Amino acid sequence: MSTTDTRESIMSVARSMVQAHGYNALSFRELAKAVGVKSASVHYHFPTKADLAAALAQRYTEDASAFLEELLDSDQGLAASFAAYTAIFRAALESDNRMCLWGIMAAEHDDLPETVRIEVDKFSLLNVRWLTRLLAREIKKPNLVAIKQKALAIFAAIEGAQLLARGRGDIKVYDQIIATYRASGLLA
Amino acid sequence: MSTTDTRESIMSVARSMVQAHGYNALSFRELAKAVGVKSASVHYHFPTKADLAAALAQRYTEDASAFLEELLDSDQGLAASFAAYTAIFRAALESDNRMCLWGIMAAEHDDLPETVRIEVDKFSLLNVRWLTRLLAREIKKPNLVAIKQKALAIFAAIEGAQLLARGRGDIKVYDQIIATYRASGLLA
DNA sequence: ACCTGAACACCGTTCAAGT
DNA sequence: ACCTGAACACCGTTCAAGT
Repeated sequence: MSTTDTRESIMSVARSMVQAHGYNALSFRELAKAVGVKSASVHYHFPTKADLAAALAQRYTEDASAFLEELLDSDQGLAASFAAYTAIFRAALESDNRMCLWGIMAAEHDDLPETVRIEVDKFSLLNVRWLTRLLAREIKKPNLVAIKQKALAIFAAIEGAQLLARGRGDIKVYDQIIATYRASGLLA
Repeated sequence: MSTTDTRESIMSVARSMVQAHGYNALSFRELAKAVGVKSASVHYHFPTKADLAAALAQRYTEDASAFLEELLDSDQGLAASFAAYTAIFRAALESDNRMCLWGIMAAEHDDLPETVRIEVDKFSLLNVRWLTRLLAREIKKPNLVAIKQKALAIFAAIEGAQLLARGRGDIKVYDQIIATYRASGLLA
């Protein structure tokens, strides 16, 4: 197995573990066992747990950015765009009741090493910026302050929906909450 | 210092620590040091970390229940009741950027010992039930299914607002998001 | 270049021993 | 009844040693 493969295996398995259990609960020994190396080898590729987590968060934001950019380019209507957007967070729950990497690490926010916190924060900034662009596109004379606040509220509400649905272990709870947001006018 | 005092000290300090760092990050040794005993003494009062966390969650739900019951009895209007309700979650942020005990432990939900998870779940059930009663009171012929879904959405949205505001380390973010919920019709 | 065994100070937990 | 020191198997991390 080449270096790149091992490194990629570590990132892939670690990402899945963090989305299930968070940063604190991530164990280098368990991770190493799942990958098939010794924990000291993980340290060879990522000197500290902070280095690994920061790399995970950075990659996660990059992937999200690419996906969202394409979604905006496809130039669908607002309703279809919201549906595609909320489906991303639904997909995490479908994957063994996992969470968005941001959602689970946001709860640990004050414990995260600074390098990790910085990368995690970039994900929420990206999402709010993207939602702002999506909302602004629909309006002739957009009030950017009000739109940015709405974008912030939408992101917060969706993360909250994921948190609650995960706690209940029931993806229908997520769907119901999103539907209620739509009916109340938050997602519109 | 009597037994009760030590036990209460442990619970009080632990609650504060969990609201800041979550279940996984809670250390019996750190907790013991803050209380002024040895970690083995903490185990005398709470045999395992799960026992302590379950007791914390139970107490937290009891306290919330008493407060919410009084709020409902005071029979204020919907707007005032929502204001008082959202202020509870704001207060946690005011206290050194802490979180609602449910919010931070919900992120760790799948890692929690079962006895803890059961107590944590009771908190969300209590809140959704309370919000359902609040909403139903205002309507002559309430559609209970729709109202319960709205209650679920409100709780999720508020927890999400707290999560995001905490990440930003800015309580104004919480206020703005709540205001946006109100403007969109979710909190009404 | 990549991996590992052994050591370090931490952790929750247990238990015999103290008062 | 309440507390503690010492031990256990864990943890992230380091580092000299292997290929």
